Parts: sequence; structure tokens; C-alpha cells
Amino acid sequence: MGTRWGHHWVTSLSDGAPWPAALAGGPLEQPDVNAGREDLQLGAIIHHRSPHVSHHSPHHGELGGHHCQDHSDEETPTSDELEQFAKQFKQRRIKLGFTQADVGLALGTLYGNVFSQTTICRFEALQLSFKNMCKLKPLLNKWLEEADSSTGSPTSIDKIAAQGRKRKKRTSIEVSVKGVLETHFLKCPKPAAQEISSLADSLQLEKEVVRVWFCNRRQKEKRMTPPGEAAAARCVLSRRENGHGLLTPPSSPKENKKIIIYIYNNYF
DNA sequence: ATGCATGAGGT
DNA sequence: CCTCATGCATA
Repeated sequence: MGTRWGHHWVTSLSDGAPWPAALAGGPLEQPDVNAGREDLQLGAIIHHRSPHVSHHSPHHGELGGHHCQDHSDEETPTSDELEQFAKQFKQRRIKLGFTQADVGLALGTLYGNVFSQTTICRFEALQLSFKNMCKLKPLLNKWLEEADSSTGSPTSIDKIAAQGRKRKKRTSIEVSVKGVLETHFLKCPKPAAQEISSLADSLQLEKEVVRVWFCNRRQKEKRMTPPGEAAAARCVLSRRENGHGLLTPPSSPKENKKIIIYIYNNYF
């Protein structure tokens, strides 16, 4: 059956809990020192990104009818500011009695851009890319003002109809298999097409599934609060192998600091 | 809250 | 094929 996404192919099995730490089991979490002068010498070893990126999304908008950036505080926020905002946002959102889904829907009636519960959740948890966080912050900030100012005006709107595209049944990858994938990722985050093929073959998974797994894994690494342990482990690994210990992919802003501290405290 | 997926835009 | 923003479906 060389068909598209029929019905079967549901690699179901246990998936539940997130795979148990592949390497060490260090809980990371640093008492988050005052984000300030942690740029010790190590900062020179690892590519550090300053909070001064003022890029504009290539397109998108339609938020009000006008164009050209202008008024409103449009200064690129720092990682810390975003973190602070996210926390505050969640706190207020809950006090106002709204769910993440409510907010997502409200943004739709408010600006025409509807968002899912997932996105709001990820924003609050800082699980989006730095750039993505910056883009959403203004919208959520606006909603927040709108929310607690207009006391009790549940502007109910209708939700947009669903689409028709049939979605492939979510593949459930066994925990042990995930462990294998993770191990490969640590060695090579970006395997070539052929490597993916053989890997998929040995794991008895569709090539496409493996390819997507790596894509998603890479994205995860670029979030504001990425899996630190893995990143740290990779750094230490490469240090042992080629004596450099450089973080392969350019990590997100605040991530570096945490990883540096983590590595510094646990491996040197 | 998160895992796997889709699609648009780039190389 | 990749990255990125996003979300359905599910744990």
C-alpha cells in the first residue's frame, strides 16, 4: 500500500513518561543568579548572543490595518524580560479566570490571529524560540490590558471551521527507541538523508518519521528553555573528543549562561 | 503539558 | 531537505 496516510501504521505502544535521562541525572536548576555578570571567561569559549536583534518578520501583520513599525514599546526585550513577562502573564491570566485556550481564541477576535492552547502554553513556559517569543509578547500584552480593564465582557465569537486535510495518526515511538535516537542526536544532530534511512531501517520506523523526529529535536534545542542536560552533555562530549567543547549549534540567548554554569559546576 | 505532524518559505 | 511557527491529538 503505497498510499498516503491511510489508517494503520499506528506504531502504538507505551509512550507515557518522557524518556529517563539518557546520560547523567543532574537536575540542573540553578538558583538563577541575578542574570547579570556571569559572562566569565567561558563566555568567550561559547558563542554568546547579545539581546540586540531587531529583526522584523518578513511578512505577517494584518493586525490593525496599518503598516510600518512605529509607536508602542518595540524594543527587543531581553531574555530576562521575556521570562518575567511570561511569568506575570500566566499569573494574571489565571487570576482573571481564563484558560490558555480562552486567550488563544481571544487573540483571534482581538487581532484576527487565533492561536491554540498549545501556543499559549508554550509561551508561558518559555518553550518557543526567542524570536517567536518576541513576536507574541506584544499581542499577549495587549490582551492582558484588554482583559482586566473590561471587567466582564466575554466577547464570544465563533470559531473558525476546521480544515479538511486528513492528518496522519501520530506515531508513538517506544521509549527504548527514543533512547537510541537521542544517542544518535548527541553525536550527530543533523544526519544526512542516507543516515536517516539506515537508522530508520534498523529501528523499523518510516524514514519520514525519523526525519521529522530529528527536525523536532533540533527545534527543541533552540527553545529558550531547552533540554539543558543534553546540551551540556554534548558540549562535554565534544570536548573529550576533539578538545574544544564548543556548542555545536548556536544556542539561544539565556540558554548559554545556564549551560555554562552547569558545565562549570559539574565538569570542571 | 508535550509528542509527532503540517506547511510555508529558504537553500 | 532544512528551519520555523504552529497545532491536533494524546499522555
